[in-house]
Amino acid sequence: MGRRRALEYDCAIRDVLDRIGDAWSVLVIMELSKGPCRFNALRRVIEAISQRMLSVTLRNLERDGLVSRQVLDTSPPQVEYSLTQRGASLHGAISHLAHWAETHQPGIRTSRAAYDAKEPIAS
Amino acid sequence: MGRRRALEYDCAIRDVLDRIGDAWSVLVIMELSKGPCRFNALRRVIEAISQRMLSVTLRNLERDGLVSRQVLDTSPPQVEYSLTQRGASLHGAISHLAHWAETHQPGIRTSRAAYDAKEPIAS
DNA sequence: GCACATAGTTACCTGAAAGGAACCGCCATG
DNA sequence: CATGGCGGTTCCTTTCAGGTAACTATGTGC
Repeated sequence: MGRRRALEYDCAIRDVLDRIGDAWSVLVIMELSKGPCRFNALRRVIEAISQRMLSVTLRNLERDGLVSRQVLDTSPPQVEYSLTQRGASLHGAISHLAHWAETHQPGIRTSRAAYDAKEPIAS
Repeated sequence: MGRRRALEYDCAIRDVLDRIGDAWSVLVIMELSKGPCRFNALRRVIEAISQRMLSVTLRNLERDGLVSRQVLDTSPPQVEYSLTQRGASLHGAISHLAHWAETHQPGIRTSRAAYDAKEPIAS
């Protein structure tokens, strides 16, 4: 996200795009919107995510008050992540965008194909 | 955007986040939502953008059918960019998110400050 | 007492994207 | 005839998000 700091405009939407524009945050939010989940449980459902990136992503989301981290005093101690109210409301906003994406994806794919057809990948 | 190809999930929302999650697309869409604009006019209002990135951004948006590029037959020929209907509808969806961002930004900043205070930057 | 799970952290590496600057042809005005 | 605007492209360099892998510490079960 560092490259965005180069931009000197300070717009609220960039703040949120810097958070959810990355590869994993949306996935994690989507998953947690279904209910609380533990670290390794998340890893298993998201599959492709590395341990490090799940850790980093969760910490960033926690920092922004979008997810909360709760250590259960089971033995061995488990850690449960869940969306905060703010996180849930962000999930709502994302869903809105997701809906747009789904309805327009076919058209976008068509546009891309048409565009790429006009400009063949010159060798 | 290439790094996202590593992810094997193919979700509509990623498609749109790959487009608008970057540094400039949202800015350009925002600006064009006010009305058509020429290349160098865009450069001047966005200021921080480099010629190259404006070029790349516009081409990507055009590829997805979000903006249209129209060469005016003035002399010298000028090029006018404008939002397509699809682009305008994306602008609507983005505004929704922007609204969320604005209402929650203060809270997020507070959360960040609190979080960072707890974990001082260990030297 | 060895292996495995839970929940991470740390160090190192790489590929792709962003930045910078120069260059292009075209036109027009001084 | 050269300087500047227009609308880009090309090349080079740097940055950094994300991947891999190893390591941590605690606890449980075979």
